[in-house]
Amino acid sequence: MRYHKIPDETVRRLPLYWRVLHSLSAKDQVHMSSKTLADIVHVNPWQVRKDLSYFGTLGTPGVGYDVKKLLKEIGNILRLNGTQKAVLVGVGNLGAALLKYPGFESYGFDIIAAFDKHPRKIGKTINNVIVKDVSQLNDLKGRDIYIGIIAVSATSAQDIAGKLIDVGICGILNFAPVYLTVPKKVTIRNIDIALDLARLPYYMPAKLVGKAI
Amino acid sequence: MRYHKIPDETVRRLPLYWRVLHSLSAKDQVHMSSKTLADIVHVNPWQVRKDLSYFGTLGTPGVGYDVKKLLKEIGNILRLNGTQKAVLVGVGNLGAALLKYPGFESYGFDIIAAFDKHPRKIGKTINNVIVKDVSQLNDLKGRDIYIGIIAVSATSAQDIAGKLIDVGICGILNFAPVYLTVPKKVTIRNIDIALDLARLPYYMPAKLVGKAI
DNA sequence: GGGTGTGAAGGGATTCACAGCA
DNA sequence: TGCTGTGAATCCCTTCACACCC
Repeated sequence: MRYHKIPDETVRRLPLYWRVLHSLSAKDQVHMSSKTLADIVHVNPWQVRKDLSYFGTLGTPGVGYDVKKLLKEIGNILRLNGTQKAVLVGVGNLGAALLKYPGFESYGFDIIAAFDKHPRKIGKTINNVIVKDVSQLNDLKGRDIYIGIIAVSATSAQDIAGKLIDVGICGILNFAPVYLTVPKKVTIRNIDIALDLARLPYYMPAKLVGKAI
Repeated sequence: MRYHKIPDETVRRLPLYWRVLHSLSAKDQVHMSSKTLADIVHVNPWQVRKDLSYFGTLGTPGVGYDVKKLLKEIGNILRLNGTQKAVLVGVGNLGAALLKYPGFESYGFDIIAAFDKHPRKIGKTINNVIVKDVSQLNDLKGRDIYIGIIAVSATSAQDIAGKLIDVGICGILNFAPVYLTVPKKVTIRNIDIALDLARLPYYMPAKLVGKAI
């Protein structure tokens, strides 16, 4: 079962594994069992082994996995080895926070350009990135940037997505609460912060919730 | 099949439906078919019908669903009717953006308190909320606040989670990239922004990605 | 005709159990 | 003995097909 169809759920967990391996590697740990990894990310050991088995024989029975080797392997699968350039559109409250967010860098992402349509935002420098007018999005063409982050309003998001695709972007992280229609070759990943909050009360004890102020 | 076990995936979609119904209701639309709703949130009509059927007979054959009635019904299920008070801990870049985030309000959430440990943050007023020192978290006791949002660093998150649970919080939206260990009665929902970005390259055309700068 | 509700079929991911190797 | 790799079983969710109702 080598490199057949990889379950999406497996792909979802790989970045978790990658991050743990990255930190273990930094601590010069050489070997690690599926149980160790599983305990840290809170899944079952056989889940880890099954996930990794899709990509070939990566471990050694009786010993475990070679941390550095596995880190590199998962990095290759996810294409996280080497820096990825990204561009951000929408430097409002959320967008500005994303520009400063340290988590992206830990996976090798580098936001090298930012755009907004509001004159009072344009020209500002945030985290070493100068905010430009959205009309200058065209300048990105041919600069080997394939990842875009959308942090504009729901009403502008579709328009911005189109513009990003025009300049060659084929992977979009979308924070706007709206479904984006894009060509098949473009991958969208949506993060809708409020949606996750909205289903929290459902899982909480009934008596506590819903007491209006 | 009435009120048996509701699939988690169904619960995940309900807030989507709720938001659409909310906006249709504001436009005074009276009826709506499963297809209309399905097209907007981009799922199949039978998926919508199956989801709703878990909660009883909500529609009328030949007509569709009564928008206002369905809105109220889903609101009851998710417990979104009435305002929910919430508290935020960690007023860094991300936390400050969350304090100003308009999306929470549209689901009836109201962040009524914010805390940070850095003296230069304490005392600031953001979006009408005064930032207090984390040591004052105890003041929340008995104030009918059950939802907490954690936007602190990975190293502090577990500690903050414990403190929130001590003052009665039983639902936590966690933005820190770490697994939180909590009592069974407490519900955690994790949002790890970088994780979603990290699996974007996997789904993108291989040739484009990984060209180091 | 138009549209809902639902048992049954189908598909995908998790879990199990164990063979096999260091 | 310790730990991986993996077919088989199980579970959960999606999809289908159609009975039934306005």
